[in-house]
Amino acid sequence: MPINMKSIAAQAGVSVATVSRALNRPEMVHPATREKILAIVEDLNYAPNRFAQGLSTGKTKLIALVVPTLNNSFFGQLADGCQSYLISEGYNLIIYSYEEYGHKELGIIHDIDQRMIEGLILSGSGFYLDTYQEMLNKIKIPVVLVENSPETTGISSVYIDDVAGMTMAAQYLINQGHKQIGIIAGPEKMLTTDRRIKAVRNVFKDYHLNLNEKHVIFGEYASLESGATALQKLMKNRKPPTAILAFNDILAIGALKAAIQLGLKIPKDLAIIGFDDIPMAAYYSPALSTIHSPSLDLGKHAARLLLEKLTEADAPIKKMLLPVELILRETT
Amino acid sequence: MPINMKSIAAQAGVSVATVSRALNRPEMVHPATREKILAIVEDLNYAPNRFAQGLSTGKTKLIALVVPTLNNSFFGQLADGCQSYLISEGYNLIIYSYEEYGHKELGIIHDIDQRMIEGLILSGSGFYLDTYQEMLNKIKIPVVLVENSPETTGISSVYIDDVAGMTMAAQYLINQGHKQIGIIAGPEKMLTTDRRIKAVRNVFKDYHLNLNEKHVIFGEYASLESGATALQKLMKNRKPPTAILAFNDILAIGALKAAIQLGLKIPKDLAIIGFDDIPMAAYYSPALSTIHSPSLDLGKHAARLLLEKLTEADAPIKKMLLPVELILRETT
DNA sequence: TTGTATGCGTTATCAC
DNA sequence: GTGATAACGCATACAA
Repeated sequence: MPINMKSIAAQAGVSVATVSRALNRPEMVHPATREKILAIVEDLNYAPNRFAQGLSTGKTKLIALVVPTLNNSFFGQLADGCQSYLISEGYNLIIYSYEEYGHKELGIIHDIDQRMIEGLILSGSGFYLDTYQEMLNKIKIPVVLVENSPETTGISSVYIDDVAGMTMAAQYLINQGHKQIGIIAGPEKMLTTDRRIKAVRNVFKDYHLNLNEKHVIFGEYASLESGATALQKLMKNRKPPTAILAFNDILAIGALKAAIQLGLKIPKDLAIIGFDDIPMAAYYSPALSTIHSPSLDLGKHAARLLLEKLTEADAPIKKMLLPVELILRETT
Repeated sequence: MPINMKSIAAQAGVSVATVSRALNRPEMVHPATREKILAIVEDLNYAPNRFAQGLSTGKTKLIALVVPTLNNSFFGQLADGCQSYLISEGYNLIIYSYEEYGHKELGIIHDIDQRMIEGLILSGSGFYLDTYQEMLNKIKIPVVLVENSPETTGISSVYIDDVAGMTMAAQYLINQGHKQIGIIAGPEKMLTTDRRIKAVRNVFKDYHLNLNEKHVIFGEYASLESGATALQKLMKNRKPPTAILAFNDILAIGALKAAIQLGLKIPKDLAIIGFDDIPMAAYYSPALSTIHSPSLDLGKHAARLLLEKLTEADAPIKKMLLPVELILRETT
């Protein structure tokens, strides 16, 4: 016998409607019958079928998180953060890692419709500048952006203050006397890459310094190897950099490894600063100086903002800027 | 106007049943009408509502993956592997990381019922020996175990040959002349921990060596710090180990860092072998010797086995043992 | 080949 | 307070 409302109702000697009310609007049903129903529910460990609920109410309590890959602690933590908040609120999370999805971001939108997903957390700045707005336009459900384009109007977003972070890092290196600073950035057309590189350029301008364009290499955020090859390329310059600003810790560690292999003394010959402060950063040897960004919190706040928009009709658009710290360890 | 079967049917001048058939059993509908319907479907970019489909057919095309945490590349890759296979087959994945779920494994089961999840991939050996079987008993849907208890009967499982891996690693160290070998294991009651430690004991027995019980420390798989503290504890022994066998790369890297901080020369003073071969292992400095386990494949195979059980009525129970390699880098 | 009718498990709108 | 009943969007057995 299936364990559904009908069977509960039968056992309690009431109608399904009453069972439904006992669960959703307890105050509308007589205490005595309510107790009786809830006892049976408890006893049979019954829980309403979410699909039927979804069909009936239009609310599925499903949230999607879009990340580039889970093979990076930063996004892993972000996902864990979203998860823990959403679960506590009775929601479930579907994670799309679009690198495994074959970069078919639009396929994800299709899925969202089919699954009646209620809200979307877009992370990873993996959406490129030119297709980005087009994609957002096709989405009809509430969206929260994480670490993405805060300039986008009409959309709540949570992001870390990477402009402040990059600024601090660049200023620090310059104040340490570095004149040739290599930049290992993410992919060229990505939003965060764009924003961070502008921050660096501004610092250079403030200090009346020139950013050597040959010192800017675009890599892949998820690839240690791309950090390593970037460093090798940088060191081949006629005037090789004496310090590296990497746009995330993966790139930084890749570069660090390559630098060590080249026999460079860290930080004497070459200083390196990363970004994110993944757990491994503190445990690398030498420990990586980096910008700490609170990825777990990032996830929790993103989830919270999204649920606010879902449940409060007139929830305002919010832009949350999470503070960042420059952590100086052994590579500076 | 909602875009559903009814509206498609109206536009095509047919009944909803015909639309449904055109989508699911194309051969049953007249080519002409089929073309007409599919054209409209294409045009409106229509896709059937999965909830309604689920309610009607009982098939939701939802699979759940249970991991301890995503804050570990091993599980991140595993998840990505599952994801990519499932997506290609039209399924979606819900990931439960139970450390964020407050270790309420049974709560997950509840969810599985509510969401009508069709199949379950259990990973991470996070389920402890004593509650494990009890949990499995409560699950009524097909389950595939990943890196878990292959002894469990009646359940397909994919696991890496960690017994072979640990054996190779232990033999290698002994053959190198190490007599005092420290073990940094996972939590004591976990299944993989148990299995791996037995493998090590067997090697010691084969070589007529004694495993000093003071040289066995139980740590946390997800914690770099626990690897570091384990090492510190080990080195305080009257006869400190000259080699370390760590049960995953996180623990190994934590230990490595602590060893370097103690001023030990690697591998002269202390050799270290990890397990998993996460991307960072090759990029650590010194590069970590470890057992390579194909985590992405692990995910794909797990997903494949699960779908086999879901779609083929008499799919046999399979136990897949993925081969493992000992990769000797700079810490041995 | 196509249409009608029923059911899937809920919620919500009515009456009672 | 409670019980029928329609509706949600789709699949399918049965009729035509």
